[in-house]
Amino acid sequence: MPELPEVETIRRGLVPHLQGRRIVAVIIREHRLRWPIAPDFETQVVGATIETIERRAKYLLLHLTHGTVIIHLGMSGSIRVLMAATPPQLHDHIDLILETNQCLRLRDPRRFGAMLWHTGLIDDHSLLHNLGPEPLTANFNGNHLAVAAKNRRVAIKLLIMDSHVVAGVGNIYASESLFVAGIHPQLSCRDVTIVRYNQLALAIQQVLTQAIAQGGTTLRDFMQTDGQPGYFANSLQVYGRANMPCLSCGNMIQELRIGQRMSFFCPGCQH
DNA sequence: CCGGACGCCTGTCGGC
DNA sequence: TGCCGACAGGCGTCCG
Repeated sequence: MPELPEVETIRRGLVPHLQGRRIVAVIIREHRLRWPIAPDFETQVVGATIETIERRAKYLLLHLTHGTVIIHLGMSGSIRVLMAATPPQLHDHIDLILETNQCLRLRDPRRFGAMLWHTGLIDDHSLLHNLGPEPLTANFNGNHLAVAAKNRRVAIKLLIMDSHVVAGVGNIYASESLFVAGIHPQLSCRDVTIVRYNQLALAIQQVLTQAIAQGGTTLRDFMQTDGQPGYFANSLQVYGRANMPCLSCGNMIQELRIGQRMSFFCPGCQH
């Protein structure tokens, strides 16, 4: 479900509830997520204090005193902060109960998400070790994309969705960024000029920044931690708008399957 | 190394 | 109304 802006929105919503709080208990109702919950997870986490809450790509990182809880929401995961006594509902798999009698509750119907325990440097974790740069930092730019495209010929949309190239760009924001940059999603990455890579990097940054400012995109069930939807859905230019007129030129938005994922683009604006 | 396909799961929606 | 297939915001793994 969530891409970078949604995870960042969740992170910001969690900070005031979690930062500096001690975890006093853990309830695991379902161990079978993308990877099984580690047998010693509860032992490691109970009694520890959440010092900082960070995001890397689409991973949420709860930094405890002596290790890190790595959370990934997969396609259908969601997190809420509730009173610990709130009765769990279907697919509410894990509670981290805080000293405040609140709990961080993970729900994930499809169980593509994960909650992992890691000690040591976070970049040493195998899931994070080979990630590309954060798109909203200075070391991400058009030149980085151009270098990553060397010796590759995949569709440009797949290149920017590759987390080893740039972290956190998923299906929605890939389509939206390519629209802003005026690039056809199926264009081979080897045929994108450096000028256009610069435009694309800026487009990715612009789209993600605006999406974060609007609290992410709610298509069906994404909720901010306060229960509010994200409002960027109102700003989508192409995603989910097949056979509707382009808001810029009036041509009909088209959809196309690229790498098993639906892609949306404007044939008038993107080449 | 690269690119493409697959599988992991449940819920929802559209068509018949 | 019910059934069935297609599809969904991700991503590691496997194969050629």
